[in-house]
Amino acid sequence: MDALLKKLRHRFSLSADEEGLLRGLGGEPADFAPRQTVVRRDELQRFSRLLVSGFAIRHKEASSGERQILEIHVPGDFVDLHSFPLKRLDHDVSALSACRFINVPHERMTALEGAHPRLIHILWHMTLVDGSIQREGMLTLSRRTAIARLAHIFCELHCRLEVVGLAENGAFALPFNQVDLAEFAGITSVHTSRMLRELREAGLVTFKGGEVRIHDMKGLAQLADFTPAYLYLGNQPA
Amino acid sequence: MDALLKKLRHRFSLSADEEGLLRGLGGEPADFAPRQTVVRRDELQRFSRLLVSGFAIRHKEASSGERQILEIHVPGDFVDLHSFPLKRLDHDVSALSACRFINVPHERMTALEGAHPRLIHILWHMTLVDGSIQREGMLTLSRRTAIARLAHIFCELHCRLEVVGLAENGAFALPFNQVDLAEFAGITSVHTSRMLRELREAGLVTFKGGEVRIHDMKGLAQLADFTPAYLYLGNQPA
DNA sequence: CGGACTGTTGAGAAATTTCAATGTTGGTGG
DNA sequence: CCACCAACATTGAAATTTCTCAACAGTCCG
Repeated sequence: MDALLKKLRHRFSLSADEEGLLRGLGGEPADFAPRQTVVRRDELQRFSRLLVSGFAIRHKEASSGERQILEIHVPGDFVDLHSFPLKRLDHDVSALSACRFINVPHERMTALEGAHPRLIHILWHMTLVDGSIQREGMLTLSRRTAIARLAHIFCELHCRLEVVGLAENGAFALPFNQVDLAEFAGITSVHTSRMLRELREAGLVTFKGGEVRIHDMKGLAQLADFTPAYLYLGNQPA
Repeated sequence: MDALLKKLRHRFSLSADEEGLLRGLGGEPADFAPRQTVVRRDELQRFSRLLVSGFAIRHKEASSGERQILEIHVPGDFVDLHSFPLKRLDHDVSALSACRFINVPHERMTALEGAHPRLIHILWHMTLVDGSIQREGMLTLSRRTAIARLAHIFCELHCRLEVVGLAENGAFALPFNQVDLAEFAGITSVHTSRMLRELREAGLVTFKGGEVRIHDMKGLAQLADFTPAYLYLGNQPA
């Protein structure tokens, strides 16, 4: 919950009242084991889940059975806030590592709709930032080479984790194996292995044992064609 | 405006009051010539634009200068409804053909926030359907072959245009050239040309002179791996 | 110690791109 | 009415990136 507020403070100025209301949204905590499915597509949802620890993914698969990871969620992210208006999702959400979520009942958000429109506005905003991240993902998947895709993933995650205090000196935990990374980058795992080697040998990043260490941020960002504007982290006018 | 309501009626039941309020949102109309930029990324927005006639696109480019079309908008779509919460966009919006928009001032939506939360909920929902379409786009760009990408584009547009009464018997106008189509499918224009020929020779679709004719809907949908659930067109519980 | 999962490497195959040339169309001005 | 031009589409052949298949190595854990 603190991670959420940390992130939001990058975007909005929140009154003590508003922070209180946001904290008050949280209901039951729920724990999931690694690889467990958290939300199944097409199923009716009665609450949305705020990720408080661990990493979760949204993913979708083609009829061939190939899976595409659409977005990685880090603590402070609502993994399925969009299930509040949409009611059912078009994709699955899974825990990647052990995850703890806080469930926010949709009726509490409904109560907010009349009473605290600014908070609803902020929730809406959050869902749109996910959209923006996914649009950047489209660009990555279609217009960047395999090595740039991996570089871009590392840059983005570094940025997003830093905001919530989970990255230091360009290093952060990432509980992925190379198959996961491949499913996110839209390439095969063997090609991922080769490209990770190139990144390592170029002195840009190392990814080993679920940990990423960025050695040359500037070089990596350049290779990745990474510009963080799409993350909407600068403070905005309310 | 009627196109918008037509589309919304597929998703929600609207009272006469609510339809009236939605109609009342519309302000100035604005016309754009083919290829003109409608919204430039990073610029502050004071209103959102509802497309009433013509086709518009959202697009983004990589530093290499290669452009990716993220979504095609058809009449009845709000092309930048997300600029209401986000204030500035992460991508550009352009007219593809001659387009007419209705500008909806953000202050009118703000007024709705306290007074008519259900309408805000519906607007929020609309932005999330765009998100869903873009997620399907990610799957298309990463996991489908060039020919399936084109097939998928035709299937989706057919569906979306039918809802607003702009497709009949599997035929509809699409003011694209092969370069545009290639920039949407994430492939080169020469490969697009070759794959269009294959689609034609397989008796599935023809695309000629800005018009699409689907000859074998079932076969096309199968090749495309197209399932329209992600368009959220079925009527939903309020 | 054995087994399961994960990562690495090599070699050939496939899809798509690139480059370059040619064809087609529709409009415009002489 | 024709000649020409620009934009768009098509085709061929070679190059490139990524994939596939297959083998093998490393590591963790019971």
